[in-house]
Amino acid sequence: MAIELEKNYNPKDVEDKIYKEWLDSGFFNPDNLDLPETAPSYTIVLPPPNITDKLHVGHASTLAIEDLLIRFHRMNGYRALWIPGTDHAAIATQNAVEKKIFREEGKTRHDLGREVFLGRLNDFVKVTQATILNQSARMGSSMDWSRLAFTLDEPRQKAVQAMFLKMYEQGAIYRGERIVNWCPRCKSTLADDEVEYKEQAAKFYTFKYSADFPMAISTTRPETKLGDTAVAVNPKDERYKQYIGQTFAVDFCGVPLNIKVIADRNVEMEFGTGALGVTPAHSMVDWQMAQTNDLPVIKVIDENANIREGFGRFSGMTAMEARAAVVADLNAAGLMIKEDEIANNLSVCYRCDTGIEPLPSKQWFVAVDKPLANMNGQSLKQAAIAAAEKGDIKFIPDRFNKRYLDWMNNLRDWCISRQIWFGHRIPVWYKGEEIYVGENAPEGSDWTQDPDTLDTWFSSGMWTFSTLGWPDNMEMVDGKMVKKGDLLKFHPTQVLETGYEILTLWVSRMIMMSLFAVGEIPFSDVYLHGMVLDKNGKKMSKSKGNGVDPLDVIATAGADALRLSLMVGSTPGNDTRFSEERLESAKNFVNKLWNISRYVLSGVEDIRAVGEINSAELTVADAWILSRLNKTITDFSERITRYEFSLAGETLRDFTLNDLADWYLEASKFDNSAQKNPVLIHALKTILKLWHPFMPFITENIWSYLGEEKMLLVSAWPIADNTLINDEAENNFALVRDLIVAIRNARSENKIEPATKVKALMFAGDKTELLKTQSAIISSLRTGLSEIEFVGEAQKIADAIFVSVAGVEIYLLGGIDKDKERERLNKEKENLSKLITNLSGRLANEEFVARAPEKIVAAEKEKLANWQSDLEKIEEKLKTL
RNA sequence: GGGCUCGUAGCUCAGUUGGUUAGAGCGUUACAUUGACAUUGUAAAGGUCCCCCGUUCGAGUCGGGGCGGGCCCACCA
Repeated sequence: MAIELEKNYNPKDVEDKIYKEWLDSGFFNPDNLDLPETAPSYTIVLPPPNITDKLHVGHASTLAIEDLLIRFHRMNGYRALWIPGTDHAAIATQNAVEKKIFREEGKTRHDLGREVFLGRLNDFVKVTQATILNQSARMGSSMDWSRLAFTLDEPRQKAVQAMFLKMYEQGAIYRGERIVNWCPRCKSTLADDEVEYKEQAAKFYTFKYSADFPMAISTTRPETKLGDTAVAVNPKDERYKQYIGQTFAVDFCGVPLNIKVIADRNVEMEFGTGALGVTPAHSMVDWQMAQTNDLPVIKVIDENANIREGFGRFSGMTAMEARAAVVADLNAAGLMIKEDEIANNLSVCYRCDTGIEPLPSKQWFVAVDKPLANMNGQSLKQAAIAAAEKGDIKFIPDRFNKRYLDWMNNLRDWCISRQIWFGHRIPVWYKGEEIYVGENAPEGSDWTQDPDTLDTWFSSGMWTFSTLGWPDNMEMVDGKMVKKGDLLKFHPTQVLETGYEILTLWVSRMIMMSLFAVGEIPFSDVYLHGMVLDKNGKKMSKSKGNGVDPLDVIATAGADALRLSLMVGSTPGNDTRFSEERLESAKNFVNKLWNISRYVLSGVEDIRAVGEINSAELTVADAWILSRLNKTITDFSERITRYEFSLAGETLRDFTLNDLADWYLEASKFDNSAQKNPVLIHALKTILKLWHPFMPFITENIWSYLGEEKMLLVSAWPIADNTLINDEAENNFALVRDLIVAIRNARSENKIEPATKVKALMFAGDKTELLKTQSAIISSLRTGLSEIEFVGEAQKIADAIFVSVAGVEIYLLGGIDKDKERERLNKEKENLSKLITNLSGRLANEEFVARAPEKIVAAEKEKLANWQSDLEKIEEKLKTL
């Protein structure tokens, strides 16, 4: 019985079965790999997708790339570990669920209460999580499911609490004040990305605080000016220079203020009056100025957007009422200079459209500039910058190195408290002014826990080591904390592969937190992929409904085709569009690989009976394909190592299609025992291995017919045999191939017909198909090139066609159209003359000859000689026509 | 406003340190093909490498300026 593959490849039938076999093998877990103790580790932690929603093809791209790296390294003998997981994505998830509950039941989270609401969240999480894990598996991801993690599961909660405590003890975490975006209607803080901007018409008032204050200021919010403590001017501004540093006591609408004039180079002289009233408590920028200039902070507005106590008759008014009252007072006192209508960008709540009130409030921070004892006196920022500058961490593509450093250099303390319920509860307890940091409340009553939770990036920043058993896998040995267990084996990880859009949000935090907690970098390479856009070049998003579910694609094209289409034609750091055309092309290729295998195996009775390659008996075609194969192995492997996945895929596709399938396989058809050809079997096995990281399912499936003991998943990566690199064979083969093409074209245009000795060999029999002709020529290579007389007596015959292939002239007989042939030759002559003129010019240039590398000059000279000889031949031929 | 990035064939994109006549996939056209192939094969047509200036013997590639997309950040007091 010959090996018989089904006529059509049907991914649906195969993929689930194969995936189960992989799972059963246990090899996704590197502990089960049969490796020497010294085998190096290769670890990737999956950027945990948000459990807000199911995966789209962007995630599929992440999975495809990481699986490629993992499979490649596993086959190369590494202890390859890929840790899967999901992210609780605090704000995003809470919002999604809140919205859903409100839509379906008309209830807010406050209606439900903290416990009930969190319960509902967990229900939601379980559902999406299951979907995500299923999607990941269907992509063929060879992740170690036994190490599955969730940023909010128990081990991670433990790690987060330990981290918070450690940072607090080292002084890397502190409590301070900061301006937050407060929605007076929702009674809630908003993250920056929850603030929306709405353009609206506004009044821009220009006035003086009091008659004796030396300058006027402008604002759209006069009521907040009750809390001004300074006026900022540009240090270069000649009008105000003299006042810088002075403090003025003024009476502003009956409220006494002390206004200091400060210099700030961000103040634009041309805008308004060039003087800016500084209200530290109610503006982000003003708060910053207050910090740098050590200004007092006066809170004017409370959490209900009303004016606080202590502001005379304004107290108790709403902000809007107070604005009108202040304006009226200013007008009455003659202090108002003008009112302009301007278009203003108002910050509003994304949920209810209410105007945001920036308010100061108590928050927890990570201090990024503070020298830390456990980091040899370096700050988090310094250590994280040094890691990139020293080259311990490399970015791919490297332009992101600059973006990372820019971000880090401008980094300010990181506010980690969030006023939401879903997430890691801040492990801090209060009793009056007392503060206790720890997992559980201390002894005694009246301790209440901080109601806030931690920024989601705090837990995901710990991802490389929290997934590897930190803090339990740290132990004290000889007075030093050292790693053990998984943490010792797999940390630092090798590569972090993620989208460039979270370079700053996530990657920078991982680096800082790993340096702090483990004392080492979290990864050495950061590979940043672009976004997968829809076919119109738009970002995929749930609201636009243009997201593509990988499962839908897999259902029609298979996971292999999806993976291939995502990896070929996209480069690191650049966005790619997901298109049907590319998918179609990938799908065709998968099918092609199937058919190649089907053909190769079709005549094989017993694969083990096919002998070894005998290098003494190689035909020119054999030598050619082996040479090409070995070059491809090296080229392909190197490109993967350099993260050039697209180029790697193209290289191998070119080999598979253009060399193996279109020529070597065609040539082999001439020989009935071709399928038993050990070279062919060897080539097939090798490309299956090479393709495996790109297309794991189909390759593993075909592999299963080959009678191998090991699964392809864990078989050894091919090593190029450089003794088989044979440029002469390649040249000879190229010559014949070009000749065949030329003959075929000539024949299809009815320019030649079987006549001469040469053609008798080429067209064995007058009605023989061209394909067979091709095979005949190639097969003749088995006995050596010399037996084909490429230059025949045809040369002397008037209406022969002249073909020049790789420097060998060939004349073919035929009833040709002389006019057309003359036209063709003239055109060629013209092109050639132009090229010769250009090149002669260049070679005549003394500077070129003197300065260009010798190799280039020599090559150019040779080229010129070839062209000139070609030209002569054409002219000769033209004479005979 | 600041930073980064992209602009190459009809479309989607490659192009490694400057060095043959700038490439691929899809699409188009021609021819061939029913024994591995939901086809496939062979070829052809199609490009002022966004524009200008510069550096260089030589620029798609390096520098400056401009135009037009995209992303991130900061925001209009």
